[in-house]
Amino acid sequence: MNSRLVTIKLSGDKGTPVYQQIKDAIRAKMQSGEWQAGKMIPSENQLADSLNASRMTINRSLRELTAEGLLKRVHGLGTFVAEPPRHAHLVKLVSISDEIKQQGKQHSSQLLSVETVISDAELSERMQLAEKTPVYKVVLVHSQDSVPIQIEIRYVNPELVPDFLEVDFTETTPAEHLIKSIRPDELEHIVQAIMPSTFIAEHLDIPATEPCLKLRRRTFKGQRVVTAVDLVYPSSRYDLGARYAPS
Amino acid sequence: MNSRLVTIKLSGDKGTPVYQQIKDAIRAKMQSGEWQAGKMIPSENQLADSLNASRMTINRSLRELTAEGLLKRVHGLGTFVAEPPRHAHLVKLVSISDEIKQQGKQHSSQLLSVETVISDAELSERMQLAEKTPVYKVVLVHSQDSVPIQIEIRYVNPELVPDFLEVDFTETTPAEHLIKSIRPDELEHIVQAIMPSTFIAEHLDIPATEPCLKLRRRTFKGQRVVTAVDLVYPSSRYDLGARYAPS
DNA sequence: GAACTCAACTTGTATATACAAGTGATCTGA
DNA sequence: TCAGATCACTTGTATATACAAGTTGAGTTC
Repeated sequence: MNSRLVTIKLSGDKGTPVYQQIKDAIRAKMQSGEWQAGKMIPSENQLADSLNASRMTINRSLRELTAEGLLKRVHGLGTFVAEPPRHAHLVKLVSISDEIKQQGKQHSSQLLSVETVISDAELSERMQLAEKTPVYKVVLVHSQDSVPIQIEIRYVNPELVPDFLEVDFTETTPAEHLIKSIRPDELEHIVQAIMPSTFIAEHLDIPATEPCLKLRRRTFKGQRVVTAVDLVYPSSRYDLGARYAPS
Repeated sequence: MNSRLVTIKLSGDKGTPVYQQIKDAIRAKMQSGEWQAGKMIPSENQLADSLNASRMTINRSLRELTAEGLLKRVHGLGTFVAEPPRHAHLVKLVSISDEIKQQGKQHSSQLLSVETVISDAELSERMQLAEKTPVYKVVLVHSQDSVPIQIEIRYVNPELVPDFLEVDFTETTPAEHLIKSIRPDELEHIVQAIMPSTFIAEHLDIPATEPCLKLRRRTFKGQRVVTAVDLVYPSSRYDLGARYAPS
């Protein structure tokens, strides 16, 4: 009788559904590292017993987490923590911190610089601004469980986001702030394969011989460019991906 | 008494779950244009009655279709057909020959190999097939005005496309044939930056030091993989891009 | 007419129950 | 020893039932 109790605690939050609390609790287990990839988690019946929920409710939680790619279920065998599939959504407008947290990992970012630059010809073209006008620029490194995973080089239109430099980027990421404050209505991106510059290789902690993905993105409000950003990923650590129905 | 019967027909296919048949039937309604975007669809109770299924089963179908973005539900009001998201390019299922011709260039392709391979563990996983089953494989080089621009390494599910090897690939590309013969309803892709293998570098006529984009794509019909393909582009000659409205 | 109540719908969640079917270990018999 | 049956587990699906909660429109009252 090895029926050690399952040590899961629900938030008990009135107002959030039970199946959601269960999902959150399981995500937390994975995030904390207590449930590593490959581990078999308690069965539906065990969870139902120890959480005082019906098996159908447990089933819904596990089924949804499986659809989200966090769990893997084998008929007749059990439920296991999935290998994290390391890809980012190409299509959705999500901030990298959300994406990392979704996978049960820890996100952190380091602000490398904040400044106002005067646009040259190329940047003016890209931002659709007159030449030699001021543009805000920030550079950050994003890490997943302390491993650098993305460099963000972002330019922001000061006319549309005048308060941008006052944001505390230790609290929120630039992308989060921009999505929240300006609701962009159009999005453009281009993907390229590049060799990293020494600056990038250094901050991503990769050899200069390792290819990187560069996601060059612009978001628009009306016809005007809100922000233009280069997101550089080391290919060994992250892919970009998407799944959807074709038109 | 405006209780016109709901004219939905299930496949009745023993072996596929009822909730899945219902999802397929609803997708078909939308695909045929009978249920346009914005239309309110029958309520759970109406569907349950006319399909002889329990409301919980209907609920599961509708909930999953909502998660997939095909439906929109409003508490207390009803269920509606969602607006189709418009995305482009990276997102659309277009064959490279169309894309090249679109730009007013000349497309040509060279067939490097056609064969039947026996799936190993990795390929089986990717194709969602049992291990050590036969899979069709073709390799081509696509050129734009005689400059090689893409290598296509494609695997095809023989169960779903048994006639694949009989197609004349000097006439049509594999992608064209697959889009036309099987109308896939789901698409997944992952973008990576890679260094080319010597095989790839040779056929793309690039130095082995030039990074490439690898677009790894799978298309689905129902829940089954129709085809899995790697498309490798030399970064100096081609970018991938898209522009659309965020959700 | 305006405000309020209420009934009739909708979706959202939670439960108990049932059976099918896959997996792996153990037992059984030749 | 080996092959097969059986059992104890697992997930997968389907159902009936129940109540909560949001929305709308019809009816009532002032």
